[in-house]
Amino acid sequence: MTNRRLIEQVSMPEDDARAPRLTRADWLEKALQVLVESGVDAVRITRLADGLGVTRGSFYWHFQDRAALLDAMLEVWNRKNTDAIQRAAMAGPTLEACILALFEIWLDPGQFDPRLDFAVRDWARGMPAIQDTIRAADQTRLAALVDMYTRHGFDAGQAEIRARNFYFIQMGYYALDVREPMSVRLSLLPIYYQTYTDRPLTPEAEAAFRARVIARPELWGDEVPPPVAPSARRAIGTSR
Amino acid sequence: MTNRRLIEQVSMPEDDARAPRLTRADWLEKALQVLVESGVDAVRITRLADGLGVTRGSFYWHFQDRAALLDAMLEVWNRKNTDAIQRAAMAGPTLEACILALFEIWLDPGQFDPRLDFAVRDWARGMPAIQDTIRAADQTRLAALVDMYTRHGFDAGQAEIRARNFYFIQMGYYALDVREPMSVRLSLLPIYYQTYTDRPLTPEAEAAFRARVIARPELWGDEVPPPVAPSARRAIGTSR
DNA sequence: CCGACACCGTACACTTATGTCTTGAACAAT
DNA sequence: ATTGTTCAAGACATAAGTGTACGGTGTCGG
Repeated sequence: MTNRRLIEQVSMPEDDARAPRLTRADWLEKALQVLVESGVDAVRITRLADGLGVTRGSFYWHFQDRAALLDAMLEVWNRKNTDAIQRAAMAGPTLEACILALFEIWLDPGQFDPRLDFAVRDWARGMPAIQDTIRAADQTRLAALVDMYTRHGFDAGQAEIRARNFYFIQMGYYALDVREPMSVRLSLLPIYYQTYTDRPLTPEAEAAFRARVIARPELWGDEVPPPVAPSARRAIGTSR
Repeated sequence: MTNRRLIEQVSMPEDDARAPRLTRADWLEKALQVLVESGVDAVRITRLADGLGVTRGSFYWHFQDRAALLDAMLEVWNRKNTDAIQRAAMAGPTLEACILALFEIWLDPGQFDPRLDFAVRDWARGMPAIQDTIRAADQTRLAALVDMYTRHGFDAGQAEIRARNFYFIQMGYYALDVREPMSVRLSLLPIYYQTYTDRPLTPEAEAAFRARVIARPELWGDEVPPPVAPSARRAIGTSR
């Protein structure tokens, strides 16, 4: 879990003693896992305790009550996904670099976790306070994308429309919980690049992106990453 | 609730005696309402009974158990939203007519209910059986859109891409739970039409669409629909 | 007018959850 | 050795939910 550091940060890292003894971060991590897999209503202290192999007595030492756990969970979400988009939208000097950086976080649950995002959105159903938090996050994300387009020469109206398209399509993709293999997603890349920018993706940039993704086998799940072509290997990093 | 007829259909309409006595459809309707507002886990027999002003004894006369209620709810969803998309995608002889018909159901929760759609998707979290049902529905919907594009002259590849864009953007829009007033949504219409078809929306068709929507005040919520311009009034129905 | 049916209330047994309090074990520091 | 800190177990009270069994009451057709 690459969330670990962030979770510990939110957990106010009281000395980390990796041991049979649990930390606040252990509970939080487990809670987020259950949130993503089964929704908020499955985040029950009893169930978490069973999953962690302890009794509920432990929980109430680390947290005031269930509400405190939920607050901490929301804070982890709030600092993870939105930050990732903001970072990617400013990832390089060219529009190409930014768009590809966004593509990359969207392939990488370690940076942008769609399941967490939608678990939180569902959680917000009927809870106006959380809805406001989410709306603010969406505004921040869209603003980062609009800014990206304007920085690279699009007028205000175009930037707004393109940012919305970009963000909505990606969220729609996640909403459907589409499960395409990485190879398919990579092959669709130039098409999406074209629709988002009205410009073709240069073969060099595409090859560099491919190489970067291929170099990270953890993104491929069960798939076997293809070998990197020598020409592409030379191109690695050219788009940063 | 315009769901009423469909709900009764699914409920096997044993004589409807609109009365203090409840029918199976009453329970189902209430359950769907709670589902949309608060998620599946809030669909508790006790709470429904309180909301309906009866005791749980009534429920167990109409339904075998909670699982039977949940099955019926899923069936209502399965027959409502997907059907609406299929109908709209074949709504007219021209691409313009079809696209506008889709726009119309997307403004009308009575035909396509996004809150129900997302409540069901949320419900499916961690339940593979329901996930399969949803995936099948998404395939059906996308196939209807692909078919629409191919019928009107797009080649297979283009139709596939455009259908995905169209559907993903709309689902992303719903996923964010954007709440824009109807007037804003209507003003964005030509832009979306352009992105979906690469053709401009003719002013006549736009005026006709506007007029159709203005003629249905129930779609406007708190807003006051603007008056219909005489020129537009003449154009009503020209795009069917 | 009288069953029969349709619908609902009530009571019971069971399960799963929350949160509090008290006790206890492991370990470090003194 | 003793003590304090940190974590976890166990027992308890309370709440909310499920499903079943059974009994009561309107409202029909015959």
